[in-house]
Amino acid sequence: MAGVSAATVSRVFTNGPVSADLKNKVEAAVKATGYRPNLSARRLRSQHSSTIGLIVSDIRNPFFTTLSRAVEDAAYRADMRVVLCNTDENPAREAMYLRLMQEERITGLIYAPTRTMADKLGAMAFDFPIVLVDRAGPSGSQDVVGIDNAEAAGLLVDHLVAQGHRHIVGLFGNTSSTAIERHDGHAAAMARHGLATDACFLPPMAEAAEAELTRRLAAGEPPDAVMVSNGQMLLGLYRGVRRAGLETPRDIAIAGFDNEIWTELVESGLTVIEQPVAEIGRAAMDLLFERLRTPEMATRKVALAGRLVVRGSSGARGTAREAGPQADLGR
Amino acid sequence: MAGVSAATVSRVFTNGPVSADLKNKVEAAVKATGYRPNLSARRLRSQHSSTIGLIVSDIRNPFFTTLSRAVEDAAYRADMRVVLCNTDENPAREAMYLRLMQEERITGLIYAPTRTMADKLGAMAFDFPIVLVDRAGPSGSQDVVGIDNAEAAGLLVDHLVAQGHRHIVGLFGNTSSTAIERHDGHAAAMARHGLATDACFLPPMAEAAEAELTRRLAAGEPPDAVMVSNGQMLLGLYRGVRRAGLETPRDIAIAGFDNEIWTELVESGLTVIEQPVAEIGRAAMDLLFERLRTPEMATRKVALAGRLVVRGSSGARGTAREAGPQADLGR
DNA sequence: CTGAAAGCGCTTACAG
DNA sequence: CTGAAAGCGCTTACAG
Repeated sequence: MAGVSAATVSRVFTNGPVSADLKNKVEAAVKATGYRPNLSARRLRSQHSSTIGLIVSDIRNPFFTTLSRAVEDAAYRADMRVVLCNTDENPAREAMYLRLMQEERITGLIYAPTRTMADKLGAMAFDFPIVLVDRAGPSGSQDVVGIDNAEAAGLLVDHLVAQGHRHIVGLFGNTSSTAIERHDGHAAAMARHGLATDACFLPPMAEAAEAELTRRLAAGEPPDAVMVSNGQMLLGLYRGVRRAGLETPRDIAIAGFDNEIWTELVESGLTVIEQPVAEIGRAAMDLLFERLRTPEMATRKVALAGRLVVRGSSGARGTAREAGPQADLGR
Repeated sequence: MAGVSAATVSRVFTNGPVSADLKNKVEAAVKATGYRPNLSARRLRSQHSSTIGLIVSDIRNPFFTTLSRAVEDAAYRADMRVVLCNTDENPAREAMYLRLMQEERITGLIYAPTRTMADKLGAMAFDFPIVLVDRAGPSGSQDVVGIDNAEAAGLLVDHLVAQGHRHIVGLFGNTSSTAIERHDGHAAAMARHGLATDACFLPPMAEAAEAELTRRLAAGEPPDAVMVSNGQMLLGLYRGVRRAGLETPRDIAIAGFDNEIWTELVESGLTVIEQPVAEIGRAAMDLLFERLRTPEMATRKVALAGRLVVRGSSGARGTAREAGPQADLGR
């Protein structure tokens, strides 16, 4: 319709060398017809998909929500699409989505694997690079971006001990390497303080954490403090405390990971480790692009710092709620 | 490698008619080579993309987070992918993503447009059906799924009036048709009660709502109650109330839309309209599939019911916090 | 049931 | 700068 060859139209759309004259003709025809190039055809022919895969356990978890937004923004800036998958911590779904990624011929993958899959990843062959986020595989086997989990858990323990707590129970998720690292950090810090460790692994869900707290309260004396390894479990823990009619930190101190919005709004606030989630997403994309440029580069582990946010819930036992530090509403 | 034609391999992958013998050979070869079909090629040749587009303003808004999860689950069940886009309420980004959707040759689109784009949609031609969610275009021009916004806003007003409030300020977003409908419902209900209307439109963000409340408090007497049109604004409103050192409902009553997790955890809870978000997502997918089956079907508007969740924040003025209904932690 | 052949809509050497 | 031709990896009538 523009009276030019398909090759010329293609050059107009890919900013190839075209005379101004023909370019105008093509653009006029494009406007008139509403023509849009077919991305499937382009991908097939050009052999690059300009697509980033993102596999997380559940987009409704605020950590992954924020992460996905950061990944999408970075992809948008690089003129790439992202295909997002939720696995619900189900290894079978993960395997399925990994296959899908191969069928999509994605450029690269950002992935928060379960422990089960993380262990198998090394034995699989993929045609694209993978950067793990939040959760690592066997040491050194994959690029990873996250925080220093053991250190962060230690910060929490140190803080609770400084507030006078001695019996500090740790509840940790049972599906991710991250929860193990946090457990180990908890155990190491307790040992450093000469305190006995009391911890267990649970499904990383609110219900499980609430049930475990309830069980322990029914069994006897409440511990001085309880800390948990993610935002979902912190929610369950908080609900359990309230349902038991206890008050923090008067009757029990609590703390956990993930500075979710509600943690600062509730009573005098909940003490948490804040992760630089958006930065983790950006760093993962950066690392992915670097890996694409330099495939032979040695495997990297990027650990950003977690930040301890002290609020009322972790104060000394016997302290009234009002005596805790005020929730910080000013950020 | 299996000693068969490409056509036969294709038939194995698409469950076409193949003898058990050849099927086994192909499957053995697939296992040995790790072969995966190329989706771009398949889409190009078969002329269907099996892809659903989803365009929302910001995935970090819990409404859209939950919506996207419901859409993805439904897509997964239908063996389709979804491509997700965030527009930040920016019409230029919306236009860009609509172009992308055409280039992807998506099967259908689920879309929460700004008012600006919703008005233009009728004049544009797309090769795929569109179902709007949460926000409608000009009446009858597009399929829509959402709640009855005017009715829901009326529920909130009726409830506040029943609690003895008279001067009920309404703060509404200024980018969506939804906020307009909620405004109109507010105005109509106030009129029904013989009360003067006091409302304004703001950017649908926490900061804007907080600033507006602060401005009004500085200007004179606080109103009896303030209601807002979404979760972000409710957050800003709540922060503003706390920052002003006020207590709900003693000094001021507040209420709003979206039953976000923190609204039930805060003090004695915030009164809200709960939207059946996951159901909205499923209904939108159902409507999309129906439209694909019956393109000539008359345009539909599906309105699900919003549910009034009464909590402490909307009680009578002068009531102490503790006198409000207890927050419901039991769901 | 099976294979040879055509063709989806692009991009990319290649020649001019 | 421009076009004719080949080909990316599939699927799908068509014949057998």
